[in-house]
Amino acid sequence: MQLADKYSPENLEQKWYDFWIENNLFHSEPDEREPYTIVIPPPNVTGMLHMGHMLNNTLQDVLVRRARMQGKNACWVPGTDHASIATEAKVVAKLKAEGIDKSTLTREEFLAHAWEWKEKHGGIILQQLRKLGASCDWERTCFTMDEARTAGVIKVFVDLFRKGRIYRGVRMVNWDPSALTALSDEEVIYKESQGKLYYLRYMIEGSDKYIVVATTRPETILGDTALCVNPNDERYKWLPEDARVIVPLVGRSIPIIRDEYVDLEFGTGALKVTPAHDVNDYMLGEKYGLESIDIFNDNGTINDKVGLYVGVERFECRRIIEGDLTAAGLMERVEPYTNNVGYSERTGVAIEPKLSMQWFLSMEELAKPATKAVLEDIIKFVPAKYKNTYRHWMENIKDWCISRQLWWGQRIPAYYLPKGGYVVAETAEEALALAREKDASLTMADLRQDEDVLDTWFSSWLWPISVFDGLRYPDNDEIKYYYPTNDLITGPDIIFFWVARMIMAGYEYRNEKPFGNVYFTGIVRDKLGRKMSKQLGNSPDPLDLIAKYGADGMRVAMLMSTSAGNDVMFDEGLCEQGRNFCNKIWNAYRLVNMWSVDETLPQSDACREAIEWFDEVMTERIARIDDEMRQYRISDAFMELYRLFWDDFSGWYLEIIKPAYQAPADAKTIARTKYYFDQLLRLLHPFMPFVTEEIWQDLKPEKSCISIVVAQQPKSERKANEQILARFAVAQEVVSSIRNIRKQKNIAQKESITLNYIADDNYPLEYEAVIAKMGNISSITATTEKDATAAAFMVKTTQYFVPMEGKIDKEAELEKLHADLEYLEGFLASVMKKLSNERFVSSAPEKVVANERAKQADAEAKIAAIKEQIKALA
RNA sequence: GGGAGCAUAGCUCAGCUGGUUCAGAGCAUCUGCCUUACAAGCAGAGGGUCAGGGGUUCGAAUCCCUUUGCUCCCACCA
Repeated sequence: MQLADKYSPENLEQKWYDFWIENNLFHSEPDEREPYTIVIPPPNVTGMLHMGHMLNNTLQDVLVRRARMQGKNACWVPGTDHASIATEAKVVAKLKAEGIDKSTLTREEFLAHAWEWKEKHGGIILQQLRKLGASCDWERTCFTMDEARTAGVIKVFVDLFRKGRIYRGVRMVNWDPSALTALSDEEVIYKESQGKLYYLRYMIEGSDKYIVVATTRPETILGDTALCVNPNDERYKWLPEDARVIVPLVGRSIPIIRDEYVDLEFGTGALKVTPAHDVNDYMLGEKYGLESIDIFNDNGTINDKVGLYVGVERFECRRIIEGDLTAAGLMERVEPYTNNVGYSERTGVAIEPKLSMQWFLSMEELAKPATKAVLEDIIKFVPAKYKNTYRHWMENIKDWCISRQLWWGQRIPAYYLPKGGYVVAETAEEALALAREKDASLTMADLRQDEDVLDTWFSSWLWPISVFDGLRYPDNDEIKYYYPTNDLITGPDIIFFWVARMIMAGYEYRNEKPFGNVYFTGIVRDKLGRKMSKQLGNSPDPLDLIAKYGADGMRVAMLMSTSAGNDVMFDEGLCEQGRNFCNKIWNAYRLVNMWSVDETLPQSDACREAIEWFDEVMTERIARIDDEMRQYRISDAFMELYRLFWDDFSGWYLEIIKPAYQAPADAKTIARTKYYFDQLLRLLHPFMPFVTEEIWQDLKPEKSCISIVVAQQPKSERKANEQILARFAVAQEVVSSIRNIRKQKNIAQKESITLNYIADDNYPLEYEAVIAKMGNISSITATTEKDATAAAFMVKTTQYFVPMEGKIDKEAELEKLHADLEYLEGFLASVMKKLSNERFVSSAPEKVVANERAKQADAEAKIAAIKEQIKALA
C-alpha cells in the first residue's frame, strides 16, 4: 500500500467515527463483565462546544476507551442539561428580537416556543463531541427534562416533601431582577465593584440634631424601618432611650434600636435598617419585630409602597436620590468606596436581596453521609485538596432554595386549594385525591398548581441515577449493573452546585456513592493565563482547531498541558505538537511497512540486541503507564508514551533494525517489530483514537478483531530486567559520545570510523552491534594501549578511542582532560567528605552509604584513567 | 475576615516515602545536517542560588517556622 508522507486527518476521522458507530462499538448492555461507567457532565442543551468541554471530554474518552480495552464493559452516558435559567433567557431574548414579549404569552405558549428552540438548537453540542472522537453510547443519550428524568425529579420532590425535607416559606433570597427569579446562594458571584459611600443625615424627631449614617445604597432609605447603633458606642450615649429619627426625604419616623451587631469602626457607627433589602437587616428586623417594607418591583424598579420615585429603575433611583438628598441638605458627604456586590451567575445583573415565598430543601441530614464518604475516601477526590473545600461547605451547609420563577423546567408538583393550604403529589389526579381528604367537594378545577419550576440542579443532582432510570425503577437491571459509576470528570467550579449534591442524592436514593473517583480538571486559560472568554475573544473555536490539526492533535494538546486540578495554559503550539506526533506515528508505520521481508535472511546481531532491549523497555513502560493511569496522572502517562514512541521506538529501535536502503529485513525481526507496533498502537489508542485506528486497520495484527476500539490493552506481567536496561543505556551513551566526536571533528555520519576501547571488567562492553550500527563503526577493538592520537571519551569507567590519524588538537584535548579532571576531583572530594563523616556512615541507610562508596570507586578509576591519558598525550 | 494552594530552565510543568531517576521533561532558543520514514524530521549544545531568610537533620527542591509575591474557594460590615 502506498502511503502519503504526511498524515492527513481530514477524511479519515469521519470515516472511522462512522465505522465505530456502524459497528455499534460504543454501545453497552449489562452483561457478565465488570462494568466501567462514566456519566457525562451534561452540557447546556443549547450550548456550544468550548475549550473546557474539549479538555473534560478528552479526559473522559481516554478513561472510557482504556477501560474498554481492558476488557471492561465500558459505558459512557451522554446527555444534555435543560439549563433552566440560561435557556429561558435565550428564548426570551429570541422572542424579544421577534417583537414578542414574554409577558404577553401564556405558560403553554412560551413553552411551545422553548421546545421549538430546544429541538432546533438542542444537542448540537453532542454532535460536536463526535468530532472529538468521544466514544459515548449515543443510544443512551438523556436530557434532564425528558420524560424519564422529569418523572424521577417529580418523584424525588414528592418523596422529600413527605419526608419533611422540603418546606415552603418566606425568606430573604437572592433575586435576579432581570430573569425575575430567585437564585440559590451558589448562583451568586461576588465581585469587587467601584461604588460610593453616602453619608446621610437622619434628623432626630423633635430636635435640630441629626445622626449621620453611611450607606452604599441610599435608594433603600425608602424601606428604612429603624436606625441602629451599638449600645457601647460613646458617641450615641446622649441619645434618649426612646429617640426616633426621620428618614430623609421620606419623612417617616423610625425608632433607634441598639444592637452589638453594629461595628463601631465602620462609617459613623450608625446603621440604617432596611429589613426587606438586606440579609443582615432582615435578621435585625426579625429580632426587634421591625416592619419590613419591600420597595422594589420584581424587575428592580421602585414600587408604589412609599409613593416616591415610583417606577424608577434602582440604579437610576440611586443617582436621582443623591441629587435630591444634596438639594435637601441631608447629604453630609460622599466618598468613593469599593465593596463586594453579588451578581447573577447567568444574567450578570446585580442581585437584589428580596423577601419572597420560596421552596427550600433542608440539607443538614442529606449532608451527613455525603460528607463522610469523601472524608473517608470512599469517594476519592483527585486532587485531594478539594476535600477541604468540600468539607467546609458541607459542614456549613445552608438550605437550598430550589424554586425558580421561570417556566422552562420541572414545574413544582404542589397544588393549592381554594381555601388555603396545598397538597403535593406526583400527578394532578393524586393531588386531587389528597385534596379530597381535606375537602370532599373539591374538583380538579379547584386545584391550582404552583407556578414555579425547580432549579436545574435539582434534576442534575440525580443524573448518575436518573440516566439509568433508577428513580422510577430502583430495581431495574441497568441501575443495578452500572451504578455506582466509576469516575466523574468535572471542574472544581461546580463542586457545590453539582458534585456535592450528586453525592447526597446518591446516598439518599441508592444508599450508595454515585461514583468512586472525582477527577477535577482545571480551567482552560490562554497562554497569558487569562480565562478564555467571548468578551476577550481569546477563546479559539475547538472545531476550527480540530479542522486544522485533527482531533488527535487537539486531544494531545489537551493531554500534554493538564494535570488534575491545575489550570491549562492553552497554546495553539500544543496542537501543532500533537499533529506532529500523529505524523511521527504515521511515518514510523510507513517505514516499517515499506521493508521487504527475506524469509531466509538470518537475524543480525544488532536486530537481536535491539529486540532483547526493547522487550524490556515495553515491559517497564507499560507498568509505568498503568501506574500513572491508576493515579490519574493522565498527562504523565501520555508523556511517557510520547517518549516511548518517539525516542525509544522511533529514535533507537527502528534506527537499529532499519535495513540498508532497499535491502530486505529478516522475517523474525519484522514480525517482532510489527508486534511492538501493534502494542504501541493499543497503548496510544485511548489518547489518539483516529490515527491509531487508521494504522491498526492496515496492520491487521488480529484478524478476528474488528477494531482497535475493542482490542485489548497490553499488560505488563513481569518485572523488567533492570540489568538489560542499564547496560543498553551504557551503549546509548557510547553512541551519543561518538556523535559528539563526529560533530566536534566534523566527521559525517556517512563516513565510517573505528573504535578502540580499554576493556573494563566492571563494565563489559555490550550491545556492540548496536553501537556499531548507530555509530557507523566499521570495527570495535579491545586494546590495552592508550592512544594519544585518538579522540578519547569515557563512559562509566571505560575509555574509548576514535583513531584520528593525527587530526587531533593536542592542546584542546589536554584542556578538556584537565577540565574533566578538575570536575572529577571536586566530585570525589564531596563524596569523600560524606564518607569521612562518622555520623553519615553510621546513620544513613546501608544502601546510601554503599552507593557513595561506589561513586568513590568510580571517580577514582576515572581520575586514574584521565591522568594516564594526560601523561600519554603530553 | 476565614480557609486552601502555588513560587523549580525563557515558557508550561514533573520531582510521590528527605539520600543516583536530583537538579529533570516537553516546548522554545542556538549550532550542524534537504542522511531514501518523517524538515510536521535528525544530531548536538546552552540555560536553574529550586522566590528570600531562618531552623530540624549526617544529609533539604523535598520537613518546620518566617518574609515576600501570586492564585483559588468561602464569608459579605452597611
